Amino acid sequence: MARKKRINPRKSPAQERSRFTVEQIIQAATQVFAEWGYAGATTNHIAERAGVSIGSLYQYFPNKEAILVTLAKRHVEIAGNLLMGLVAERNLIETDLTEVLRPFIQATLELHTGNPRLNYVILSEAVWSAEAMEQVHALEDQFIDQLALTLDTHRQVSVKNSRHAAYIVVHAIKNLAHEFVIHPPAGMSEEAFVEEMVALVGGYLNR
Amino acid sequence: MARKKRINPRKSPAQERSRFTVEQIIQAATQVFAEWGYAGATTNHIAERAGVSIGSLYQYFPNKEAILVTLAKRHVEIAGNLLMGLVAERNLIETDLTEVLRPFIQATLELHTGNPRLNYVILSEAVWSAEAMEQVHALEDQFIDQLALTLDTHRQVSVKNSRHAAYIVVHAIKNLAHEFVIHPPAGMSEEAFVEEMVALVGGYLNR
Amino acid sequence: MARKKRINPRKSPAQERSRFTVEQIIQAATQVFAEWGYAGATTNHIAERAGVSIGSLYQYFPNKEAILVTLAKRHVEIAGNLLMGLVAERNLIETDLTEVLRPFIQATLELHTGNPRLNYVILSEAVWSAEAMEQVHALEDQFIDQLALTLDTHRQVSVKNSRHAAYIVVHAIKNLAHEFVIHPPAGMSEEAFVEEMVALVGGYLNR
Amino acid sequence: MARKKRINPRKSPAQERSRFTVEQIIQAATQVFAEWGYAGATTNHIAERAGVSIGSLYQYFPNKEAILVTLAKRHVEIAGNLLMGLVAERNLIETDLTEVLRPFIQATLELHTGNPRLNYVILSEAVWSAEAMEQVHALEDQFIDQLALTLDTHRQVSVKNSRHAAYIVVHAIKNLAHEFVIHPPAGMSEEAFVEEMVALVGGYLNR
DNA sequence: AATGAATGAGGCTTCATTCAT
DNA sequence: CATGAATGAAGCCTCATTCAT
Repeated sequence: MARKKRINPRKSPAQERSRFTVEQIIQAATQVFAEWGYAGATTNHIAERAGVSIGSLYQYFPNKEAILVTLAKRHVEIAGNLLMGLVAERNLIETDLTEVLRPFIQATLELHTGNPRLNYVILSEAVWSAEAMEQVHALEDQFIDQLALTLDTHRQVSVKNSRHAAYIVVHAIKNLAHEFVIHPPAGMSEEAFVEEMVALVGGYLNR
Repeated sequence: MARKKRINPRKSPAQERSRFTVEQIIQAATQVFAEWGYAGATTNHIAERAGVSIGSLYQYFPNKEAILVTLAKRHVEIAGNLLMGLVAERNLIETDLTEVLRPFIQATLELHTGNPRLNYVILSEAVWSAEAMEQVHALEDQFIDQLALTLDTHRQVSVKNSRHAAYIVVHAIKNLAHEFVIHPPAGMSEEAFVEEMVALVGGYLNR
Repeated sequence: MARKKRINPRKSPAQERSRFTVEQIIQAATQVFAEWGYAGATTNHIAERAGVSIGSLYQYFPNKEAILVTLAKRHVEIAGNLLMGLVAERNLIETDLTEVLRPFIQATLELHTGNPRLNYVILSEAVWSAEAMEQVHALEDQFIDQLALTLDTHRQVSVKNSRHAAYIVVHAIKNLAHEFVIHPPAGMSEEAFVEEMVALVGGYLNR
Repeated sequence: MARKKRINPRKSPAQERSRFTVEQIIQAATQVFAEWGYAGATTNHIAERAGVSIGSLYQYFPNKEAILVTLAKRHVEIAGNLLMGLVAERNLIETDLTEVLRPFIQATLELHTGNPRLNYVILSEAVWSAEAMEQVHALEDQFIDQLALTLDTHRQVSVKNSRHAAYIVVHAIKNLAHEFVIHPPAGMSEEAFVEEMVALVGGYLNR
């Protein structure tokens, strides 16, 4: 009776066929959530778009939220890998801080530009359950920790508390990129926005 | 399907009694939305909490969204007035930039701390209709414009495009305060957060 | 999340109109449960038969089980009143024991004959929740207590423990009547059955 | 709609392996029905508990009901054999009636005590199809017939119609034992219950 | 014989909204 | 203006059963 809401996938697909099914569902969900928002999306719609019966959907996901959580975790992971890759692929000690920041900010912006509505849904619209949030935040925290380490090593960076700084940097970039994509301000180009962001974050790190 | 959704209050309360009713509804909605979120809140629940019949609620608000829009506009207005007041009440030319920023950021943070869940709902959870968004953004834009004017006059501020800068500043502060309140990071006090924000925005404006 | 299952009516009808609605639902449920059994009955079917929208049904009953519980309590009450009335309406001291038992057994049999399927559903098919069962059993226990008192006063009755005897008598009559109606044995008339029952219970009480 | 429901096992297991499979399913079903009730039990759950695929389950049982019917018949058979054995194993003519009844009643009670929930499910909760009922009742009738013969021979028994008496005796004992186990009355021990039953049935048979 | 992925009808229930009183 | 009973579309989800492998 007091059944706690599960948000993790119900069972992992064992056979080839079912792995395909799950992938179809995820792809369909990506589109449907982006088009209709979380509340507007229906599980039946997702199943239909996936070309799969509603029963199959519920074979792998215990409820609607679990689908979004899977999407969210996947996106956070992809984004994290992409961004950490960006940082890792150049010699930070040698590179000018601005030169590290610009591609970083651009990439973040592009991540949101790619499917802004989906990011919107993931970031804000969904009513995250406590557990789901924890899972996504754990990934985010991991990323912040890694960035903090990186900041410590850069000669141009002078901050008292690198973890605090990483927190500020990550969320400033994420949230402003999000804001920019969702409510594009009149009269500011993408390039201009990136430059302002570089100035904002660059000035903060290199005091 | 295409029936355009009204989001403005249905009629303005003319008599004393009805003004009271509307106020009751708004107060109740503030609580209920904050407690249950937008989707979780029901109009019946709001009416009940307001001590008003559901019929009366619909006498003044055409639908659920309109109630939230009313709340949102009110909150944006209150916030705007408060923050503009803060800026206006001191002689900016004379005051050190940091001394202007700190109370500004603190106030923003407090606005979110006061009723974080409601702000969360207003800012993100609600599925804003295009028109509703426009209305709220118009108020936000107004505020940004005023801030841009202020920035132009401060001697310590040196930005190429003051409207761009105002946009960045407003949204950086708003979104980071929001983030901080909603997902408080472990190991960063409110004071520390404010100082980081002052550094972030101060460094940006005073290049 | 851990919402406990309610089985009591959701709200009592205040106005005349709604009292009628509730009555319609109960009447319809009586028929539908009797015709289709508990599992086979659907709330939509009940609402339709009641000439009422499904929403109205759920305004007064939180779920399907609650409807049956209401029926069950009503039936137990009616049966209890009828049977206690039977006992009360004659001077037990004067009457021969058999003369008290026969109408009592006949009435019980008729109660089950009247709507055997509904009794079946109420008595056995429904998956009684613990709380629902308690409520119905409380009424049954009340009846047993009263019967025990009556047994104590009858001169022809000689039992060691009148409450035990009342338990045996009530359930023997109830269950055998139930059995007889649900699975009528070949070659035994209703009259014959009643006489056998009189012999069974009479012999037990008057040892 | 009118597709007649099969309730007999789909095919008899010929090979050793399949006989084992069927046995596993039956054991699992016994547990699952007892734990969850008929409606609450799912075929998938039974298959899983049996360590067998759902497909295999449907290889041997055409539907959920058929599983329960198989259980029911098995239990009626076991019970019948046990009880008839009890009657047969002593010389009835010589034995005092009470001495026959007591172990008989005790055994019936124990049969129900053993797995009360399963008996509950079998006896009442399941929505018996007409055919299924017939099958179970045929076994019950057989038993009643045998008991009637026995009653005819006992010197202490004096009943007009021994088949009627057997019907009453069997169902009185069965239903009261069932009742006692399912809704144990406060303040009556198992021993006390047996004695009351002995008095009830003994008084009836030995008028 | 066994597997288990897939199916989909249909049940229960919610809740924004209307409208007769 | 207020009331609150009534509405019903529509969503989520279950689970018995099938069938390709």
